[in-house]
Amino acid sequence: MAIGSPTCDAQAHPVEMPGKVNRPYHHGNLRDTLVDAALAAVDRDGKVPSLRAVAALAGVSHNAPYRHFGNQADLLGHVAARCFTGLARAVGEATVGTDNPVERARAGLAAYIRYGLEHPTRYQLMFGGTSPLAAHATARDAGGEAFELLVAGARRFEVEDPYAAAFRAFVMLHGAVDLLRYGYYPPGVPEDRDNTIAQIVDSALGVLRGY
Amino acid sequence: MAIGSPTCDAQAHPVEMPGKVNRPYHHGNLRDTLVDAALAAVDRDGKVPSLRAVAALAGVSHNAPYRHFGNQADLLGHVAARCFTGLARAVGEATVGTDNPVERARAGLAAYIRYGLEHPTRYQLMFGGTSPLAAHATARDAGGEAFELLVAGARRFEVEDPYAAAFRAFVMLHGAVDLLRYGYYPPGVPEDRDNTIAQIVDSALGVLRGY
DNA sequence: CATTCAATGTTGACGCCGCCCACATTGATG
DNA sequence: CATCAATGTGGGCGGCGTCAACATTGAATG
Repeated sequence: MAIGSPTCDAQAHPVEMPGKVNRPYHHGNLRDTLVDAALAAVDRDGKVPSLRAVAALAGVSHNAPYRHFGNQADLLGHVAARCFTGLARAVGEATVGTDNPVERARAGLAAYIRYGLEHPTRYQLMFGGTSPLAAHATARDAGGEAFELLVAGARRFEVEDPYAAAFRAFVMLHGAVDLLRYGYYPPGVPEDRDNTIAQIVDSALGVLRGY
Repeated sequence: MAIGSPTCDAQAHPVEMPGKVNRPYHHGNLRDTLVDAALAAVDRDGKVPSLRAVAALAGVSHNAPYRHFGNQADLLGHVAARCFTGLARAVGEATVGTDNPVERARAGLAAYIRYGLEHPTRYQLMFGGTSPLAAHATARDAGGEAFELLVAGARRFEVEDPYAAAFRAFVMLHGAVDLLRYGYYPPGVPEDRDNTIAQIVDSALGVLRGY
């Protein structure tokens, strides 16, 4: 089931039946519907959606979102929070299946980069432009949970400061996603994406283990 | 000398003298003036300027820039190119004074992060949002020159593939700037900026030397 | 059951934006 | 001097985020 799938009776209402009670004035669950619509727009159009576009996609007027969110950044922050949760899940799922700390870490690090490259617009929402992580509480909480997975990985290597080591690995992962999703590759080298990613994962693993 | 300092006779034209030939219809050097104005706006306002704001700052109508640049991204790409040149100069200047490869590299890596944090909006222009590096030829060339400094550093350590090693170090530096400029710091650790940067420089140095 | 009211949705407007068009002005070129 | 391409101007279009005023509703209250 796609994340953007409506959990409310979205298609029960918009139908127009002359003489009947079609499309009640009140939506019922507009808040969640707007976040769903925004995330769907992100994935479909590959760019950060405008507030008006999200409202139109949800079938409401361009001002309805202001009854549920303070402004555009607020709405997008909630979308970003969902993306962080999705990222954490992807990383978590990649690390099951083995108890070998090195293999676990490698799988998790690679999953992070993969998620970022498979969902570049989501990633931009999480870290780009207005930077919800720094400003939006909900997004920050969700991002913190994802970060804890890295810290847990660092702990298995008994490094001196797991938080610092995890942060440096995070720095490497973020830099990789942010550059690769725009198509930057080492010049003078064929654009061997998988090989480049594998090397970066190795470097990040070294950083996570404390060099 | 700051990059944004006008090299043209910017202040000779806009002055108004009643009865005299004040403000000729044709500007004379509007192209450079617009780039100057845009960079000045970037540094002054801390955000990517609108095309109309740049035009107003240069004292021309909101449509004049279209005679010299295809669109807003084109103008900003030329601004980004200047920023890349400034970055390369900052890194280059930091690496003079010693022949010790390790110290040279450390100084250059630290200078990169420092430039990014001291000019966060310039950095956003270089790598954020529309990503001029990927789309704009002038910016790409200037960015390539900066990257070559990293490759030269990698060569001093006789690594197997200097380009790949330089790229991985670049990934680390970029991630550091992009996260730190928004105020992300390892949780559970006091926000010791200098220490965090020093650790990241150490990690990047290790990556540059081939782990 | 009738009233009231806060929650929620709508319409309209303002100012800013990027960009396109038609027109005005200029300096160089024949 | 006539011409013309280059360059700057004003006006306009559609879209944007946001605010203000009004409309509709369901639920609480008497």
